[in-house]
Amino acid sequence: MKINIPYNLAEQTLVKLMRTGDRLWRKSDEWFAQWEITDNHYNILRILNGANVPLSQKEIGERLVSSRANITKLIDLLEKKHFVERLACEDRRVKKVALTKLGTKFIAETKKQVMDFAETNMKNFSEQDLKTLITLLDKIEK
Amino acid sequence: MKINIPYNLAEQTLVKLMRTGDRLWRKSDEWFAQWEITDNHYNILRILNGANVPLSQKEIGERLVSSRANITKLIDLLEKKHFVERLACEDRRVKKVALTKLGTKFIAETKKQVMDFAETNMKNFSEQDLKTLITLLDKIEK
DNA sequence: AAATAATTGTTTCCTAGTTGACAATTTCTT
DNA sequence: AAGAAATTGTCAACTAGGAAACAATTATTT
Repeated sequence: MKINIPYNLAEQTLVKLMRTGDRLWRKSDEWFAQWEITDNHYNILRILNGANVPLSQKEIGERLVSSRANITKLIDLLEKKHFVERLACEDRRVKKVALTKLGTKFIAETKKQVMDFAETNMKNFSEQDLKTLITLLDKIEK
Repeated sequence: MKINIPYNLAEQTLVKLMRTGDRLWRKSDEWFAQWEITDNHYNILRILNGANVPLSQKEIGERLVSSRANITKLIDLLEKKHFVERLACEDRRVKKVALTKLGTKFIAETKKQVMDFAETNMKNFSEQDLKTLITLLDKIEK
């Protein structure tokens, strides 16, 4: 019979964290499919709504941690759904992306559902638990 | 000036968790590329090593949370690298996957590096922090 | 001012993963 | 025992995302 030295606690934690994140991404994407968008599309709308001002695709990419190439694709879809529009800029390399009326309305109408979705997933957490989790996540090496 | 009602704490935590997980997957995959495998390939080897006995692709899939189709592909590569072999079974629908000598050697030789990688990522964590994080992750709704 | 660098978004090609149909086999029904 | 249903792995077609080359533009150097 073979004996395996177990991986250290740091490794076990890391694996668990990655798996949990993966599971949440799947669940989240599945859920956003009801509006025929992915979690990432929604996050762009959220970012634009939070900023309250049009942002360039570069700026969006920085906040989303996604490649420039992929931002182009994500915005293509959002534009096709008339949730955002690309604005010509003074710097003609740049295209600022703005929420349309429809996009703003969409965010306003779905916000509660999004929060409920989160509440459901985190329903076993006290407020202190949530704060602790955030603090711990911040400790992970960038 | 528009006012945006902020998302609730649960939502903020969920987003942070997903982003952190995503970042770690990327970092991990990048790191495993030194052996021309992905994190998921390594996880299969780890699972087989931990089980100490050949597992069917179905069983591996359950522990990895990956589709059957993808397990086939992952194992194709591991077999090409001679890290595992597919064994014929009594139930002839099933193929059990076994670590080869080379695969076992690979795990043994890289285990320390894998743990070091984890230690580095979690270097700001006390042992208590790690345990707390695991406890919190377990609270998330499956 | 002209030439060179850097920046921004897009396009093309590639990879990892999913879903759904399929073949082979085994299990369940009757 | 025969037929229907379920299981296991594979294949084909598709999707989301990344990397690198590219075009257009702007900034920097000389």
